[in-house]
Amino acid sequence: MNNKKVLTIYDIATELKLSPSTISRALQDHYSIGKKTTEKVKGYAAKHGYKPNGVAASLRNNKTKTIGVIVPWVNRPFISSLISGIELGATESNYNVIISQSHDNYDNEVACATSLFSSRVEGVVVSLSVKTKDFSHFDRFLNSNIPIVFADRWTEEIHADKIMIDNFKAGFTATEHLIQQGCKRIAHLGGLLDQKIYRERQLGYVEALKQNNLPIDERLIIHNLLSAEEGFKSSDILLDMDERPDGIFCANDTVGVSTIQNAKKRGIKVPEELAVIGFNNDPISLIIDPPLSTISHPAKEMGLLAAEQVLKRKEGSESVIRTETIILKTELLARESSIRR
Amino acid sequence: MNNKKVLTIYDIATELKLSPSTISRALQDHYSIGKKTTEKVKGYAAKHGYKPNGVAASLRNNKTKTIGVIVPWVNRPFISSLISGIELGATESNYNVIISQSHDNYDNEVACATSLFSSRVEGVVVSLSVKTKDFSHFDRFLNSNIPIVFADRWTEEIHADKIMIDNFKAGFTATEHLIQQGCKRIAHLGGLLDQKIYRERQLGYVEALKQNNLPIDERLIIHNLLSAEEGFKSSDILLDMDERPDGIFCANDTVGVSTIQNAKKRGIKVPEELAVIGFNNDPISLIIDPPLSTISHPAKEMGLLAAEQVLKRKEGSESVIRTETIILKTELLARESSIRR
DNA sequence: TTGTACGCGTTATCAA
DNA sequence: TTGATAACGCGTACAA
Repeated sequence: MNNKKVLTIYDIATELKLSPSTISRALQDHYSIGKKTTEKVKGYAAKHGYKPNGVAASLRNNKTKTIGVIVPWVNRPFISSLISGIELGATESNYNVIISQSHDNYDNEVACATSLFSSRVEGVVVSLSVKTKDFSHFDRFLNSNIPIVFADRWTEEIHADKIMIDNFKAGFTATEHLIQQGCKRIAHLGGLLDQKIYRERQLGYVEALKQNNLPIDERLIIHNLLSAEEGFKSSDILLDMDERPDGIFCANDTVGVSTIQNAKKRGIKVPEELAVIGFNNDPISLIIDPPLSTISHPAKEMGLLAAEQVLKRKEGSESVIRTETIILKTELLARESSIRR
Repeated sequence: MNNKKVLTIYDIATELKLSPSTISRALQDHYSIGKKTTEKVKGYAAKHGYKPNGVAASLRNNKTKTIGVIVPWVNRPFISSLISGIELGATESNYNVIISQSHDNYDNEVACATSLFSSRVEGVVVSLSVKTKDFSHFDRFLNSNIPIVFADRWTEEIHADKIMIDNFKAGFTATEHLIQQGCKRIAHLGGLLDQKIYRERQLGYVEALKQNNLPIDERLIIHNLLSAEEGFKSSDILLDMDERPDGIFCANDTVGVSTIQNAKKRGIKVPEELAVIGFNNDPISLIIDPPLSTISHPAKEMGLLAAEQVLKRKEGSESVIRTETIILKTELLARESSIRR
């Protein structure tokens, strides 16, 4: 068993007959240390494989150079891209990223927050668990001046920066697009209304109908967890109706794809008999035949901005805390699944 | 600006007229502390929102309770599931996960290793960058008894645990399946041979041809980065041939899907005129029409096992270092894209 | 230009 | 059952 103790600046100091502080400074190119000494120290360090202990430095500096991330799941297209962006932004400033999953569960989310706080992350990026209604587990960050940035799934109840898209507008745009394509009876497969983003998408849908003098039929609005399975179940209900919809606005692409598959299985023609639009622009939206119209969702940019926002906040030490809300642009990606004319 | 200093055990000690060590022990339910005292301390801590400083504990204990992860990219289906599994396994043992991306770039990979070592992670899970040929940046971990576990993409040059699938066998199985479906002229769209896994898949392909007395035609073997774009380009070459293949074994599903799309665009019938099989069982494989045959790749299990393996290694302190190689089962998922009879 | 001494917050050892 | 003290490795004010 290898019990080689890791080399520290003390060891180097002893060996080089210098003081630890000189070593510490030399390694950081401190101006006060002579060039010769600096080189000698660095040379020795390199040769003997000195590796700084970040933990000790963190404790001393009260800076961990780490950003914490709390997301519902990591293995979803949108979120893995979000994380990729966060990692990118963090790395640019030499920050590390600790990720944790809430599995869309409140208790887990609290545990994640506790753990990240214990790790003394310097900031957190959060995408809320779907049913979180109490937010006091985030107070500890605010109380310690650790910036929180919400990405995508957010809440108004915490005074923190938010990066999001305009879900209302996107829902409106998607629905209006279906109307423009001649749909008269448009359904909505939405997410659980616990989450603001799904409420907003639905409100946009409703508003588009209203503005176009189309009736709002509660039976045409179904909420679920937006998984493929639930997409099938919910589209079953819609497609089984005597008077079935001629257009469906789905709150994500997973459900949009399921809907198309379900329609195809039943011999319902997409888009002629049923126009479908999804949300997110996941890879699958381009694989399904016909390609699924959708709303672009700039996940990676969102992650990048979130990381940058966290780091920017750290700088600030004003007496007034003002929060920023960054709204990223989305685009309607009209593809075959909804284009009728 | 909120300059509230964070509560420490010293503060509690002063307040409660006890010693810091008593506070520390009480908070950990140490047997030597009286029940009354313990409760008093915990009560005070809870009431005043004491939050332990994990950094200090890490320094003192020489244990960070953190696993580092180095992967080429996080936003790919296989890898995001791998990470999900790692996170799961880590959380079970109260470990955190720091992720870093190499972007399939050697220099980045070295930087990731340096950073993780500085963070004093207690173990690392690595999926190698595609072109890494020098592995000395991992030596620091071995020298400090920090376990390395390779997941999926590995090397023989480092004496460490590996979790993988049998790529040779999988390649063999996939190819044999095409042969059984009556294919006579089978191509291979493979990954860069720098990576062992792609070499193995190709070897399996070659062996299957050999065993079935089919000729090996070098022109039918193309290597690329396995992106959708490259999949199109490479399948263009194959489908443009005078004597074009009647079956293609693709080294991932991205390329498999591109191949199907390309064939459909050209009016080539899948699977009748061209049977296609991919690799990984990504979500897209079930979305494309016809559904893409593929090889299952248990990403999440792999991640879970990797985390568990890291934690298991930490325990061991034997004088002999033996490494384990864990091979996960894959399955042939024969779907429409390759079933001809 | 270099060295001394202390503190970051926690825990383990030893003593009381 | 509790307390005093040292130590983890580093960085920095202050002294030399």
